[in-house]
This record gives sequence, structure tokens and C-alpha cells, in this order.
Amino acid sequence: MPELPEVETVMRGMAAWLEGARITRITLSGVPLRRPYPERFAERLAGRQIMGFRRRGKYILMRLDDGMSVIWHLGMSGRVLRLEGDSLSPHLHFRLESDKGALGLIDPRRFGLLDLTETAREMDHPLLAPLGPEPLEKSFTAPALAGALAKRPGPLKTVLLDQRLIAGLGNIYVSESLFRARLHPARAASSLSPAETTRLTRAIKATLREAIAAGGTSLRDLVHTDGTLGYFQHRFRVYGREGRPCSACPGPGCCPGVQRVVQAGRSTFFCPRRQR
DNA sequence: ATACGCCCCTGGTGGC
DNA sequence: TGCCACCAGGGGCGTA
Repeated sequence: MPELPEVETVMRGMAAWLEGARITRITLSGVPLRRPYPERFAERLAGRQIMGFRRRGKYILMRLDDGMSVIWHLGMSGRVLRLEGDSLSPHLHFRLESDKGALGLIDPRRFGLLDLTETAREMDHPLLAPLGPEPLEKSFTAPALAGALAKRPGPLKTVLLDQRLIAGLGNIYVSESLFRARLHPARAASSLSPAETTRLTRAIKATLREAIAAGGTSLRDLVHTDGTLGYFQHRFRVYGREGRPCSACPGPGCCPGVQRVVQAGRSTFFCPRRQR
């Protein structure tokens, strides 16, 4: 599920619902996620009030009233859902009950994580400190991106997945952004002209904004805390569309269709005619 | 410092 | 129907 637009969507859903809520009880499944929970995690959260939410890259930060923040990462298959009654999923690993209702983290593959950190030093946390700029902030400009890409001889696709360069892009949105920027995924990141870097910067921002407006992407999973679906998957131009005509082509026979290649072990989708 | 393979884990899908 | 290989939106770690 979770690249930047999905995490943003989940975070907004949690914020609209749980800001100001008082945590009454925490229940853990006992099975660890990617890393063990912090010491006495459940006890430290019980009784706390939830003050606010923010997002950094693919992380959600939930600020509490005692100077601590809970760090959420959804991994590959993590979902955050409003729980009704005693709903038991075999993959419900974290259950938060509050005076505004109950919420659960469901994560079959357990690549997600939860951690606790001091709010004042959130950004110094070892998981957050290395993150690159937020692509939707004004400070994320073409010159800034050019500076980051200049040092990287690797292929664009792989380099853009590095969270230290830009925080929040994943496999879907890199393919979609490169299509939009008309850049070939195998191009050396350091080879872009200033005009191409400008195209790429705009493409990344536009792609992410559109996806957030669509409520993110729902492939196999629900995205929203209320159980509704994002619909950006219907707007994919290349992702998962191998062999189908490229959406920018005027008609049949214009291009050989969307191709799939594997880079650094992960699928990349692109149109070989449009992207150079 | 960087780049790559491998690992973590479960579930869905399609071929035989 | 069963079995199996392969694939999946994440990242970390060890090794060159």
C-alpha cells in the first residue's frame, strides 16, 4: 500500500478522527513487526492524549501529550483501520482503543514498525534523520534535485527510490513520474540536463498531488481508515500496464506499448518511445 | 561512500 | 484440486 500518497491519506484519516482522543488501552499481538516494540510500549501509551499527526516521507508521527511521539511505518502491507467491536484479524498486531473509538494496525507481512521517540527530537530518530527532502515542499526545487542527482551514476529509477535523496517515492510513483517527465528509467541520474531536471521535479510533484487527491492507490488493500478505497490505480499510465498501449499515444501502432524491466530486483514500467 | 544480493514475511495468482 | 514458482506498494544488512 504505502508510498507517500497512501501514507498521507492514512495520516489525514487518523488526524481527522483521533486528534484529541484519549488512549484507553493498547493491545499487542505478541508477534514482533520488523523490529521489536519499545520497552513497555502498551503501558507507556495507555492514558495518553493524542495531540496531532504529521508525515515525514513514508512515516507517520503521532504526537502525545507527554512529550513523546509514536512513529508508524506501514511497510509493504500495513493497513490502519477503524475497528468495530472485537474484530479479529490474524494479522492485527496493534490495537489502540480510545474514547473516540478503536484503531488497528493490520500487517500480514510484518515489514512495518512502530517506535516511540521524544517529540522534540523526532527528526533526529535514526529512521528519520537520513531522509531526503519532502517532494511536495517548496524547497524541493529543480536545482536541489539536480544537486542530489549529480553525484549518482546509477539509473534514474533506482536512484529515485533512495529515500535519502527524496523521501516518499516508491515503486509505483517513480515509474509514473518518469513517464510523466518523459525520461527513460535506465538513464544515468547524473546525466540529466537542467531542462530535464525541471521536468522531473514538476512530474514528481504533479504525480504525488494527483495521487493524494485521488486518495492514494488501492491495489489489494484498503487504504483509508474508514475502509473506503483510493482510486489512483485507475489513473496509472504505465505501472502494471505491460503490453498495453501507452496512454500518451494518439493511436494503435504509435508505440510498442508499455514495457516492464527489472531494475535492482524490482519492476519498472515505461514507454520506450515516449521516455528517452 | 556506494551498489548489489539477500533477507525479512505472508498471500494472491497463474501455469501445469 | 493440488502444488509450485513467481510476484507484490517496504527497508536493512552484509559484502565487495
